[in-house]
Amino acid sequence: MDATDRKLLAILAEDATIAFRDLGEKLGLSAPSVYERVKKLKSQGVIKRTTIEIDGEAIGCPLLAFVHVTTEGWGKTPEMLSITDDPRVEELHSVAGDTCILLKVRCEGTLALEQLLKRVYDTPGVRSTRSYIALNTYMERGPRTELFMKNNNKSNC
Amino acid sequence: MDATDRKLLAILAEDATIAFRDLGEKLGLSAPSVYERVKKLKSQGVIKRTTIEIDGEAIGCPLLAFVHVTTEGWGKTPEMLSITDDPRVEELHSVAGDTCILLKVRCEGTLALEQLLKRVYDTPGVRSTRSYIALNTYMERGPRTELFMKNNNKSNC
DNA sequence: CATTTTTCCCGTATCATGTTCCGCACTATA
DNA sequence: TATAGTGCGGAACATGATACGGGAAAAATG
Repeated sequence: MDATDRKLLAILAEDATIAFRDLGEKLGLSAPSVYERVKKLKSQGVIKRTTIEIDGEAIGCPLLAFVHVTTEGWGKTPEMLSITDDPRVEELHSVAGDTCILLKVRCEGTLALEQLLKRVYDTPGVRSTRSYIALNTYMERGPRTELFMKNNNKSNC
Repeated sequence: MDATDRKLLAILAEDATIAFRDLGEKLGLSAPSVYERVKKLKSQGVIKRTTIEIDGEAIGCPLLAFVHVTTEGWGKTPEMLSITDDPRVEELHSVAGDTCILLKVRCEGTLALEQLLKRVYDTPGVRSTRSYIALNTYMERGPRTELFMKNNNKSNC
Protein backbone atom coordinates (compact mmCIF):
# COMPACT_ATOMS: atom_id res chain seq x y z
CA MET A 1 0.00 0.00 0.00
CA ASP A 2 2.11 2.88 -1.29
CA ALA A 3 1.47 6.23 -2.94
CA THR A 4 0.89 4.55 -6.31
CA ASP A 5 -1.79 2.34 -4.81
CA ARG A 6 -3.56 5.34 -3.35
CA LYS A 7 -3.49 7.17 -6.66
CA LEU A 8 -4.75 4.01 -8.30
CA LEU A 9 -7.66 3.79 -5.86
CA ALA A 10 -8.58 7.41 -6.46
CA ILE A 11 -8.66 6.89 -10.23
CA LEU A 12 -10.71 3.71 -9.99
CA ALA A 13 -13.14 5.38 -7.61
CA GLU A 14 -13.80 7.98 -10.29
CA ASP A 15 -14.22 5.48 -13.09
CA ALA A 16 -13.78 1.76 -12.64
CA THR A 17 -14.28 1.06 -16.35
CA ILE A 18 -10.86 2.41 -17.29
CA ALA A 19 -8.61 -0.05 -19.13
CA PHE A 20 -5.49 -1.32 -17.37
CA ARG A 21 -3.39 0.07 -20.18
CA ASP A 22 -4.76 3.60 -19.71
CA LEU A 23 -4.57 3.24 -15.95
CA GLY A 24 -0.95 2.25 -16.34
CA GLU A 25 -0.24 5.34 -18.40
CA LYS A 26 -1.60 7.60 -15.67
CA LEU A 27 0.57 5.83 -13.11
CA GLY A 28 3.69 5.34 -15.20
CA LEU A 29 3.30 1.57 -15.15
CA SER A 30 2.55 -1.23 -17.57
CA ALA A 31 -0.81 -2.97 -17.79
CA PRO A 32 0.35 -6.22 -16.13
CA SER A 33 1.85 -4.30 -13.21
CA VAL A 34 -1.37 -2.44 -12.63
CA TYR A 35 -3.28 -5.66 -12.97
CA GLU A 36 -1.20 -7.25 -10.22
CA ARG A 37 -1.68 -4.25 -7.95
CA VAL A 38 -5.43 -4.25 -8.37
CA LYS A 39 -5.55 -7.99 -7.81
CA LYS A 40 -3.64 -7.61 -4.58
CA LEU A 41 -5.79 -4.71 -3.37
CA LYS A 42 -8.88 -6.82 -3.98
CA SER A 43 -7.52 -9.85 -2.17
CA GLN A 44 -6.47 -7.63 0.73
CA GLY A 45 -9.99 -6.26 0.96
CA VAL A 46 -8.95 -2.67 0.29
CA ILE A 47 -11.17 -2.79 -2.77
CA LYS A 48 -14.30 -4.34 -1.35
CA ARG A 49 -16.09 -4.63 -4.69
CA THR A 50 -16.81 -2.80 -7.89
CA THR A 51 -20.37 -1.59 -8.28
CA ILE A 52 -22.51 0.85 -10.18
CA GLU A 53 -23.94 4.08 -8.87
CA ILE A 54 -27.63 4.13 -9.57
CA ASP A 55 -29.71 7.29 -9.81
CA GLY A 56 -32.31 6.88 -7.07
CA GLU A 57 -34.85 9.04 -8.85
CA ALA A 58 -34.53 7.08 -12.06
CA ILE A 59 -35.61 3.88 -10.36
CA GLY A 60 -38.50 5.56 -8.62
CA CYS A 61 -36.87 6.16 -5.24
CA PRO A 62 -36.63 9.92 -4.99
CA LEU A 63 -37.09 10.16 -1.24
CA LEU A 64 -33.82 9.98 0.66
CA ALA A 65 -34.01 10.13 4.44
CA PHE A 66 -31.84 9.67 7.50
CA VAL A 67 -33.60 8.11 10.44
CA HIS A 68 -32.14 8.33 13.94
CA VAL A 69 -33.42 5.67 16.29
CA THR A 70 -33.37 5.86 20.07
CA THR A 71 -33.64 2.57 21.92
CA GLU A 72 -33.85 1.49 25.47
CA GLY A 73 -31.24 -1.02 26.55
CA TRP A 74 -28.96 -2.57 24.01
CA GLY A 75 -30.59 -1.55 20.74
CA LYS A 76 -28.54 -3.68 18.38
CA THR A 77 -30.80 -6.70 18.66
CA PRO A 78 -31.28 -9.23 15.87
CA GLU A 79 -34.74 -7.81 15.33
CA MET A 80 -33.30 -4.35 14.82
CA LEU A 81 -30.58 -5.54 12.47
CA SER A 82 -33.08 -7.52 10.42
CA ILE A 83 -34.37 -4.21 9.11
CA THR A 84 -31.57 -4.49 6.60
CA ASP A 85 -33.71 -7.06 4.78
CA ASP A 86 -35.69 -4.13 3.51
CA PRO A 87 -34.23 -2.99 0.18
CA ARG A 88 -35.05 0.60 1.09
CA VAL A 89 -32.43 0.55 3.83
CA GLU A 90 -29.08 1.57 2.40
CA GLU A 91 -27.08 1.99 5.56
CA LEU A 92 -27.33 1.00 9.18
CA HIS A 93 -24.82 2.36 11.66
CA SER A 94 -24.48 2.09 15.37
CA VAL A 95 -23.54 5.60 16.50
CA ALA A 96 -22.40 7.53 19.53
CA GLY A 97 -24.38 10.70 20.18
CA ASP A 98 -27.84 11.44 21.48
CA THR A 99 -29.26 8.55 19.48
CA CYS A 100 -28.19 4.92 19.16
CA ILE A 101 -28.78 3.92 15.56
CA LEU A 102 -28.69 5.78 12.27
CA LEU A 103 -30.43 4.55 9.14
CA LYS A 104 -30.04 5.87 5.63
CA VAL A 105 -33.10 4.93 3.61
CA ARG A 106 -34.31 5.58 0.07
CA CYS A 107 -38.04 5.30 -0.50
CA GLU A 108 -40.59 5.54 -3.27
CA GLY A 109 -42.39 8.30 -1.40
CA THR A 110 -43.68 9.45 1.96
CA LEU A 111 -46.06 6.53 2.18
CA ALA A 112 -43.24 4.02 1.84
CA LEU A 113 -41.24 5.91 4.44
CA GLU A 114 -44.18 5.77 6.82
CA GLN A 115 -44.41 2.01 6.35
CA LEU A 116 -40.74 1.69 7.05
CA LEU A 117 -41.01 3.81 10.18
CA LYS A 118 -43.88 1.65 11.35
CA ARG A 119 -41.64 -1.37 11.05
CA VAL A 120 -38.94 0.41 13.04
CA TYR A 121 -41.41 1.33 15.77
CA ASP A 122 -42.67 -2.24 15.89
CA THR A 123 -39.17 -3.41 16.71
CA PRO A 124 -38.82 -4.29 20.42
CA GLY A 125 -36.77 -1.77 22.38
CA VAL A 126 -37.33 1.17 20.05
CA ARG A 127 -38.25 4.25 22.01
CA SER A 128 -38.37 6.95 19.35
CA THR A 129 -37.17 8.02 15.93
CA ARG A 130 -36.18 11.31 14.37
CA SER A 131 -36.16 11.64 10.59
CA TYR A 132 -34.34 14.00 8.29
CA ILE A 133 -35.66 14.21 4.74
CA ALA A 134 -33.06 15.09 2.15
CA LEU A 135 -34.22 18.08 0.14
CA ASN A 136 -31.20 18.13 -2.11
CA THR A 137 -28.04 16.11 -2.35
CA TYR A 138 -25.10 18.33 -3.18
CA MET A 139 -22.60 15.52 -3.09
CA GLU A 140 -22.49 11.76 -2.62
CA ARG A 141 -19.30 9.78 -3.18
CA GLY A 142 -17.15 7.06 -1.68
CA PRO A 143 -14.00 7.35 0.44
CA ARG A 144 -11.37 9.54 -1.18
CA THR A 145 -7.68 8.93 -1.21
CA GLU A 146 -6.35 12.20 -2.57
CA LEU A 147 -5.65 13.57 0.86
CA PHE A 148 -3.46 10.65 1.72
CA MET A 149 -1.31 11.25 -1.25
CA LYS A 150 -0.19 14.49 0.36
CA ASN A 151 -0.21 13.90 4.11
CA ASN A 152 -0.14 10.33 4.98
CA ASN A 153 3.09 9.15 3.41
CA LYS A 154 3.81 6.92 6.34
CA SER A 155 2.30 4.11 4.27
CA ASN A 156 -0.16 2.89 6.86
CA CYS A 157 -0.68 -0.62 5.60
CA MET B 1 -36.92 0.73 -18.01
CA ASP B 2 -38.70 -2.58 -17.44
CA ALA B 3 -38.44 -5.46 -14.99
CA THR B 4 -35.41 -6.86 -16.81
CA ASP B 5 -33.59 -3.56 -16.46
CA ARG B 6 -34.28 -3.47 -12.74
CA LYS B 7 -32.99 -7.00 -12.29
CA LEU B 8 -29.97 -6.03 -14.36
CA LEU B 9 -29.27 -3.04 -12.13
CA ALA B 10 -29.56 -5.16 -9.01
CA ILE B 11 -27.04 -7.66 -10.35
CA LEU B 12 -24.59 -4.98 -11.45
CA ALA B 13 -24.89 -3.25 -8.08
CA GLU B 14 -23.70 -6.47 -6.45
CA ASP B 15 -20.83 -7.00 -8.85
CA ALA B 16 -20.11 -4.76 -11.79
CA THR B 17 -17.26 -6.95 -13.02
CA ILE B 18 -19.59 -9.64 -14.30
CA ALA B 19 -19.24 -10.46 -18.02
CA PHE B 20 -22.08 -9.58 -20.35
CA ARG B 21 -22.37 -13.22 -21.33
CA ASP B 22 -22.93 -14.33 -17.71
CA LEU B 23 -25.20 -11.40 -17.09
CA GLY B 24 -27.19 -12.45 -20.12
CA GLU B 25 -27.58 -15.96 -18.77
CA LYS B 26 -29.04 -14.65 -15.53
CA LEU B 27 -31.52 -12.54 -17.47
CA GLY B 28 -32.30 -14.95 -20.30
CA LEU B 29 -30.71 -12.68 -22.88
CA SER B 30 -27.70 -12.70 -25.17
CA ALA B 31 -24.56 -10.71 -24.49
CA PRO B 32 -25.19 -8.07 -27.18
CA SER B 33 -28.72 -7.49 -25.89
CA VAL B 34 -27.45 -6.92 -22.38
CA TYR B 35 -24.74 -4.69 -23.77
CA GLU B 36 -27.33 -2.50 -25.47
CA ARG B 37 -29.42 -2.28 -22.33
CA VAL B 38 -26.48 -1.26 -20.19
CA LYS B 39 -25.39 1.28 -22.79
CA LYS B 40 -28.85 2.80 -22.79
CA LEU B 41 -29.08 2.89 -18.99
CA LYS B 42 -25.76 4.70 -18.89
CA SER B 43 -26.74 7.25 -21.50
CA GLN B 44 -30.03 7.82 -19.69
CA GLY B 45 -28.16 8.51 -16.49
CA VAL B 46 -29.77 5.65 -14.57
CA ILE B 47 -26.30 4.21 -14.14
CA LYS B 48 -24.38 7.27 -13.04
CA ARG B 49 -20.99 5.58 -13.07
CA THR B 50 -19.19 2.42 -12.13
CA THR B 51 -16.83 2.71 -9.20
CA ILE B 52 -15.05 0.69 -6.55
CA GLU B 53 -16.00 0.39 -2.90
CA ILE B 54 -12.95 1.15 -0.80
CA ASP B 55 -12.49 -0.06 2.75
CA GLY B 56 -12.17 3.14 4.76
CA GLU B 57 -10.06 1.50 7.44
CA ALA B 58 -7.63 0.07 4.92
CA ILE B 59 -6.75 3.52 3.64
CA GLY B 60 -6.36 4.93 7.13
CA CYS B 61 -9.80 6.52 7.50
CA PRO B 62 -11.48 4.49 10.21
CA LEU B 63 -13.53 7.30 11.71
CA LEU B 64 -16.94 7.66 10.09
CA ALA B 65 -19.16 10.45 11.35
CA PHE B 66 -22.41 12.19 10.51
CA VAL B 67 -22.40 15.91 11.22
CA HIS B 68 -25.64 17.85 11.46
CA VAL B 69 -25.22 21.57 10.88
CA THR B 70 -27.63 24.26 12.02
CA THR B 71 -27.38 27.57 10.22
CA GLU B 72 -29.00 30.92 10.52
CA GLY B 73 -30.61 32.22 7.36
CA TRP B 74 -30.13 30.39 4.11
CA GLY B 75 -27.36 27.96 4.97
CA LYS B 76 -26.62 26.67 1.49
CA THR B 77 -24.12 29.40 0.71
CA PRO B 78 -21.18 28.91 -1.65
CA GLU B 79 -18.90 28.94 1.39
CA MET B 80 -20.84 26.09 2.93
CA LEU B 81 -20.90 24.06 -0.25
CA SER B 82 -17.18 24.53 -0.74
CA ILE B 83 -16.65 22.16 2.16
CA THR B 84 -17.00 19.44 -0.46
CA ASP B 85 -13.46 20.32 -1.54
CA ASP B 86 -12.33 18.42 1.49
CA PRO B 87 -11.74 14.78 0.54
CA ARG B 88 -12.99 13.72 3.96
CA VAL B 89 -16.51 14.84 3.08
CA GLU B 90 -18.35 12.00 1.39
CA GLU B 91 -21.86 13.40 1.35
CA LEU B 92 -23.54 16.75 1.77
CA HIS B 93 -27.31 16.92 1.93
CA SER B 94 -29.72 19.71 2.53
CA VAL B 95 -32.32 18.25 4.88
CA ALA B 96 -35.66 19.02 6.45
CA GLY B 97 -35.80 18.42 10.19
CA ASP B 98 -34.40 20.19 13.21
CA THR B 99 -31.14 20.85 11.38
CA CYS B 100 -30.39 22.26 7.95
CA ILE B 101 -27.45 20.36 6.57
CA LEU B 102 -26.16 16.86 7.00
CA LEU B 103 -22.56 15.84 6.29
CA LYS B 104 -21.19 12.34 6.07
CA VAL B 105 -17.46 12.45 6.68
CA ARG B 106 -14.68 9.88 6.95
CA CYS B 107 -11.58 10.94 8.85
CA GLU B 108 -8.17 9.65 9.84
CA GLY B 109 -9.02 10.13 13.48
CA THR B 110 -10.57 12.44 16.04
CA LEU B 111 -7.96 15.10 15.38
CA ALA B 112 -8.85 15.25 11.71
CA LEU B 113 -12.54 15.41 12.59
CA GLU B 114 -11.86 18.31 14.92
CA GLN B 115 -10.05 20.17 12.14
CA LEU B 116 -12.99 19.56 9.85
CA LEU B 117 -15.46 20.78 12.45
CA LYS B 118 -13.37 23.91 12.91
CA ARG B 119 -13.69 24.57 9.22
CA VAL B 120 -17.45 24.08 9.44
CA TYR B 121 -17.70 26.49 12.37
CA ASP B 122 -15.59 29.04 10.51
CA THR B 123 -18.16 29.05 7.71
CA PRO B 124 -20.35 32.18 7.86
CA GLY B 125 -23.88 31.48 9.04
CA VAL B 126 -23.12 28.29 10.92
CA ARG B 127 -24.76 28.36 14.33
CA SER B 128 -24.03 24.91 15.70
CA THR B 129 -23.17 21.31 14.83
CA ARG B 130 -24.09 17.94 16.26
CA SER B 131 -21.93 14.95 15.45
CA TYR B 132 -22.65 11.25 15.48
CA ILE B 133 -19.64 8.97 15.48
CA ALA B 134 -20.21 5.60 13.84
CA LEU B 135 -19.24 2.83 16.25
CA ASN B 136 -20.03 0.06 13.84
CA THR B 137 -21.42 -0.09 10.33
CA TYR B 138 -23.79 -3.00 9.96
CA MET B 139 -24.60 -2.24 6.37
CA GLU B 140 -23.64 0.17 3.64
CA ARG B 141 -24.82 -0.24 0.08
CA GLY B 142 -26.29 1.64 -2.85
CA PRO B 143 -29.91 1.93 -3.98
CA ARG B 144 -31.58 -1.44 -4.38
CA THR B 145 -33.99 -2.42 -7.07
CA GLU B 146 -35.29 -5.75 -5.83
CA LEU B 147 -38.35 -4.23 -4.29
CA PHE B 148 -39.40 -2.72 -7.56
CA MET B 149 -39.36 -6.05 -9.24
CA LYS B 150 -42.27 -7.07 -7.05
CA ASN B 151 -44.31 -3.93 -6.43
CA ASN B 152 -43.67 -1.27 -8.89
CA ASN B 153 -44.55 -2.87 -12.18
CA LYS B 154 -46.00 0.34 -13.46
CA SER B 155 -42.62 0.96 -15.12
CA ASN B 156 -42.06 4.43 -13.74
CA CYS B 157 -39.62 5.73 -16.31
C1' DC C 1 -57.54 -4.93 -41.43
C1' DA C 2 -53.17 -4.16 -44.00
C1' DT C 3 -49.03 -1.68 -43.85
C1' DT C 4 -45.42 0.63 -42.00
C1' DT C 5 -42.45 1.71 -38.35
C1' DT C 6 -40.31 0.83 -34.26
C1' DT C 7 -38.38 -1.99 -30.90
C1' DC C 8 -36.04 -5.71 -29.26
C1' DC C 9 -33.62 -9.62 -29.91
C1' DC C 10 -29.90 -12.88 -31.62
C1' DG C 11 -25.63 -14.98 -34.25
C1' DT C 12 -21.50 -13.87 -36.09
C1' DA C 13 -17.19 -11.53 -36.75
C1' DT C 14 -13.79 -8.45 -35.26
C1' DC C 15 -11.13 -6.14 -32.24
C1' DA C 16 -9.76 -4.47 -27.76
C1' DT C 17 -8.69 -5.92 -23.38
C1' DG C 18 -7.74 -8.90 -19.51
C1' DT C 19 -4.58 -12.32 -17.96
C1' DT C 20 -0.63 -15.39 -17.79
C1' DC C 21 4.10 -16.43 -18.26
C1' DC C 22 8.79 -15.66 -17.99
C1' DG C 23 12.97 -13.19 -17.59
C1' DC C 24 15.24 -8.95 -15.78
C1' DA C 25 16.59 -5.42 -12.36
C1' DC C 26 16.70 -4.05 -7.75
C1' DT C 27 16.84 -4.73 -2.70
C1' DA C 28 17.62 -6.81 1.53
C1' DT C 29 19.60 -10.42 4.24
C1' DA C 30 23.14 -13.45 5.77
C1' DT D 1 29.40 -12.60 -2.62
C1' DA D 2 25.40 -15.59 -2.74
C1' DT D 3 20.42 -15.95 -2.17
C1' DA D 4 15.77 -15.08 -1.81
C1' DG D 5 12.17 -11.89 -2.43
C1' DT D 6 9.72 -8.21 -4.84
C1' DG D 7 8.08 -5.43 -8.49
C1' DC D 8 8.33 -4.50 -13.27
C1' DG D 9 7.73 -5.09 -18.38
C1' DG D 10 7.36 -7.49 -23.06
C1' DA D 11 5.25 -10.97 -25.51
C1' DA D 12 1.77 -14.40 -26.10
C1' DC D 13 -2.57 -16.09 -25.26
C1' DA D 14 -7.51 -16.20 -23.66
C1' DT D 15 -11.48 -13.81 -22.96
C1' DG D 16 -14.70 -10.48 -23.36
C1' DA D 17 -16.58 -6.10 -25.43
C1' DT D 18 -18.52 -4.10 -29.41
C1' DA D 19 -20.27 -3.36 -34.41
C1' DC D 20 -23.10 -5.18 -37.79
C1' DG D 21 -26.81 -7.41 -40.26
C1' DG D 22 -31.01 -9.36 -40.21
C1' DG D 23 -35.36 -11.33 -38.33
C1' DA D 24 -39.54 -11.55 -35.24
C1' DA D 25 -42.86 -9.27 -32.62
C1' DA D 26 -45.20 -5.32 -31.18
C1' DA D 27 -46.91 -0.77 -31.87
C1' DA D 28 -48.33 2.90 -34.56
C1' DT D 29 -50.55 4.47 -38.76
C1' DG D 30 -53.51 4.64 -42.74
